[in-house]
Amino acid sequence: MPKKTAGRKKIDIEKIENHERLQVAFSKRRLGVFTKANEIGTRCGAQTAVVVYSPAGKAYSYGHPNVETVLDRYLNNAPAPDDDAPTALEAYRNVTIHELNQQYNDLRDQLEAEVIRGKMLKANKEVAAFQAWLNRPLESFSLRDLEIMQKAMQHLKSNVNEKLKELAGSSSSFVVSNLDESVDDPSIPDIQ
Amino acid sequence: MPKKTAGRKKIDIEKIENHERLQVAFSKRRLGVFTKANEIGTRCGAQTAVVVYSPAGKAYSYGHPNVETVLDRYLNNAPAPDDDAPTALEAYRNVTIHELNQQYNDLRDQLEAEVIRGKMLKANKEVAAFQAWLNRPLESFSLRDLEIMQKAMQHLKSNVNEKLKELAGSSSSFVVSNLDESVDDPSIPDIQ
DNA sequence: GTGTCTATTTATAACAG
DNA sequence: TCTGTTATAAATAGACA
Repeated sequence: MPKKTAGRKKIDIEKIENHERLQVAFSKRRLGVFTKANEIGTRCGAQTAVVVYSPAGKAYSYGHPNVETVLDRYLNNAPAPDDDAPTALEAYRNVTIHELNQQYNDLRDQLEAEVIRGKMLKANKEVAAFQAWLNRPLESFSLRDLEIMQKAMQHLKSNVNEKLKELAGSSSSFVVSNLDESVDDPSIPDIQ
Repeated sequence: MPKKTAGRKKIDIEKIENHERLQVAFSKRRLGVFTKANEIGTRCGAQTAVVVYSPAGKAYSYGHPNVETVLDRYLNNAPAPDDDAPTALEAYRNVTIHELNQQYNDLRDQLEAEVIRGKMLKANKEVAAFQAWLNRPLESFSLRDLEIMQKAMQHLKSNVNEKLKELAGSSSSFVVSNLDESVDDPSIPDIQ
């Protein structure tokens, strides 16, 4: 019996140039992705959101239980995907506004010391630049946000402390007392 | 020759109850979905964004070319294909990542210019540290992160300004030129 | 949590209508 | 453009490491 079709062929995952083929492949694979998203959703109880743009620019989306719920969750919390999210969030559950304020105050004091010593003289422009950049409205906080803030603050603090340590030779009184020796890696876990 | 394994079995797409099995299945299928998203991306030139939450609440995401770009496009431009408008995300409609990106780039350029001119002197280390932190690929920031950083630094700003104001009497050169007179309430919204 | 090994089920490239 | 067929490439359930 003669073969009716050539059947599936092995392909490399590279851009399809032929427009017709691409259209067909896109349509089928779009369903394929959505199917997979649905399966991991129902089978594993996972929330999923998938957004796909066709080359023509048309948007398709699928979500379990629905796109908006998942994206809202993602955008509001935005935990790093490959991070140890549950534990990381757990760790920051007790980070209060007061702790942040404390860190902030420490930082401010350090900056004050710098200013008093006239070391901020040339930095005014940069600070102004930051001010301009930062001078925008904001809404609310999430746990993750606090985490990031805290890390940023810690990094700032560590650098300032470093700076102060250098200066310690002339006047040790400037070194911050509660200096945290084991400052975290300032880098934030990458997304994806 | 005896069969080494039972091989794949047909399954119904329904919730896995056994925790261990679920964990394994989730891990595998997660990669499967991402692979499919990648394939339709490269092969069909389609932009894709996938967000998956594990049952434990851990977030994983994949995007082609990257998650933020696609989600931004989706949230800002495209209404949901089948569903009604994502009212829950209404708030994000007016914030584009491009805006933040622009600001980020402007800031970075300014800081770089300063460095090149040798104007970043000793006392400017804090700013440099922050610059380093900021001067990472934008993908590693979430939209939310940028917003938050901005808020965080507003507190810094206000206090630095305060400090500079105090010093203004003795030496006006310390006062930042574009000092914002109406500094925001520095209190941070409470968590929980 | 990941990696490996199979047997098997699924997904899909090339066609065809 | 969309849908269906078929031969074959890929994904993966289950068991184990």
